[in-house]
Amino acid sequence: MMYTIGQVSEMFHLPISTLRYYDKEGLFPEMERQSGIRRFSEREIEALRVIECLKASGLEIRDIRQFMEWAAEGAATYGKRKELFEARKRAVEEEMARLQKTLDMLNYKCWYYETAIREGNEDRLSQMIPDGLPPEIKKLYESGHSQSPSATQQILRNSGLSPAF
Amino acid sequence: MMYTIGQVSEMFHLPISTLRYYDKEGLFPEMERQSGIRRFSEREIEALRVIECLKASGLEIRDIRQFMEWAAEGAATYGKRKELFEARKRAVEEEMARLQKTLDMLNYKCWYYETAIREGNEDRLSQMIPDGLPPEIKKLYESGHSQSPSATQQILRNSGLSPAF
DNA sequence: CCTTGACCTAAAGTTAGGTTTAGGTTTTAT
DNA sequence: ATAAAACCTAAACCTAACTTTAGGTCAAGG
Repeated sequence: MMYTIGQVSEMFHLPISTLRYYDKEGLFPEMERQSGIRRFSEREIEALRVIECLKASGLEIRDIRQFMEWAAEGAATYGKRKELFEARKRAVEEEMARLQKTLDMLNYKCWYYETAIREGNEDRLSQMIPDGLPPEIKKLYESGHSQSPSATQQILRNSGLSPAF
Repeated sequence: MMYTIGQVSEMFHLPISTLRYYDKEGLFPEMERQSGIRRFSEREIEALRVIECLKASGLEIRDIRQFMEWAAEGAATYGKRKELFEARKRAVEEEMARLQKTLDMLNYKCWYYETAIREGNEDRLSQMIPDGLPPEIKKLYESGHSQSPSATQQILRNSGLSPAF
């Protein structure tokens, strides 16, 4: 079964211009043409699924091209291809851990504003931070605030009236 | 406690140019200066933590500026600020779900290449897809392949020799 | 005093990942 | 046979988020 660029565009909800761009970047190294017109086979359809997966994993277009070139070389590159997928797995796992910390921070902030709205101001809140926070909330606060600076932790912990948005 | 731009740069492992860029974009609307030199207070340090959180959640700089302007307006904007954090929470949860599907696909591909390497070719694999796959692997395959096209599912399921990378 | 290191601005440059435009060819339906 | 719809290319354009550059100011130590 073969598809035109317009059919593939509808199948994947991708603009035709994007498919042409991917082709120009070498993401379909084996695609056929018929009097100049692209013919997407099942190989290219599965390639597109892999492209979306690798893109979602944070891989850049030029590295996806490299993968597609390996795939075109056949069985000799199984090892390289497997290592690539394993590296992307690690990258995605790291990204998910980062997002979990972000989510902890966001949950903390939601609690913070619920409280601020209930009380009409942040006065009591700013005195609770961080050791007077309810245990559940304190966990979120610490997870969310552990992302970047370590040097400042000590300074800010005991500074009393830290502004907190 | 006040910090210079160089100190903040080290604390957050951010280039000085980035801090100046954030300031130019209005992310520190209340920052003070002393004869032209920026003075970061604890307010700006906490602002930076929030900036990193909102950025990690996928928010653009201009919307972060909006948030910082709301914060500068005081208690009247608690509601807006809470709604922003709730919206970002939803966005991050969706992103994590998307990454989980990506991870399923990557795990499937890792299994695929382990098998291809063990067997020396993809012949048996391409006949297993999708109904002859081991149940655990089939789950990953279906999760990973449910991301984009729905129209193609039926077509590809029964096409026999689909190439699979 | 004077030099050195840290700070400042405005403006131009960079990068990734597309999208748009202009002009032309091919296929499909009447 | 012809007109509309769908395809093609090359090249210019776009956006976000920075980074670099060029030229200047400020503060501390010798």
